[in-house]
Amino acid sequence: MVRPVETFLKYLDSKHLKLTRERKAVLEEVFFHPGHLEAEELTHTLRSKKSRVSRATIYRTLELLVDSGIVRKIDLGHGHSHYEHILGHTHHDHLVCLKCGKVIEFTDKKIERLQTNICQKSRFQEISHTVQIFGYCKDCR
Amino acid sequence: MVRPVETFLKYLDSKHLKLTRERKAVLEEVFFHPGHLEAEELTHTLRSKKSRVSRATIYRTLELLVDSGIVRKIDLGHGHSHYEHILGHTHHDHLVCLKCGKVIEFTDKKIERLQTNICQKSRFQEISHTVQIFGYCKDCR
DNA sequence: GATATAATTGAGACTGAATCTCATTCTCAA
DNA sequence: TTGAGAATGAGATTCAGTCTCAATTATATC
Repeated sequence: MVRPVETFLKYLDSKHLKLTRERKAVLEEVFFHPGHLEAEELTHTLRSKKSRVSRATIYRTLELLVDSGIVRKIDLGHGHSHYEHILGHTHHDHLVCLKCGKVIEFTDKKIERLQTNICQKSRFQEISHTVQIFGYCKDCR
Repeated sequence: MVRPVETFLKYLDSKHLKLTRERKAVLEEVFFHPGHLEAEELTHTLRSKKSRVSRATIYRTLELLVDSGIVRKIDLGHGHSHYEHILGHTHHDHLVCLKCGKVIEFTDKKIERLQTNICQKSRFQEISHTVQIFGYCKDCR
């Protein structure tokens, strides 16, 4: 059982930061949103609900969530960032359809292992990686 | 022997476009620049040489170069695009140092093959892919 | 509960990359 | 040489994301 709020609280405490109404609203929205969301989308969703949170705070909170390992910032080739929650999810990468925009997740342990090998060869300390494959999904090809 | 100008000309012809002084200047600069360059950098380099080309034209030309397969647009996590010439180069991906910004290229046929498998499984038609590994290089770790 | 202090927020200004507009200039085929 | 379409450049515009700063809020302590 994963507890995003607890995880976030622990992170905030370690940095002497506070869990505010706004941060909690962002966290909940991100965590219960399936898939990949955009910051701008988030401002609208939250506004339509009871809790409006300013754009500045949304960006600031997303950064905290990324930092705390709850959320991952990804680039799907749209010229702006997307975010997905990763706490309790296994690592995956993406197939991105250039026509309909659909995003298919995949996991491949072998690729991960080969990447680790490559880093070792260059004495490179991996922090994160992204594998994006762009093309056309089975419905759009 | 690779002939970028010829390749570009062929592409332009096929689209009923013209090889102008400005387009040629951009192509040459990109092609003879080693590694990964930024659009803004390009405006400065070209200005300092004899041939000044407007920002608009530089962006427009880079798009044509990408389209014609001479150049690849890549995201090195800097919040803006980089470009590298790929004509006559074997495909590669990148290790990006988060501290010094160094970019190390690598090629791995096995990873490529595994990616092809993944696409087949989802009946996904691959057009391009990017693999970026972020971390610290041997001098910065 | 009151208070102090440091953290937090929001509005809106700002930045920087990239795109768009449109009047002017250029290219090239006829 | 000329005309039509293509191309260019200056500057306006867009858009994501960041910054500023005055006003507000959370939490620890009294």
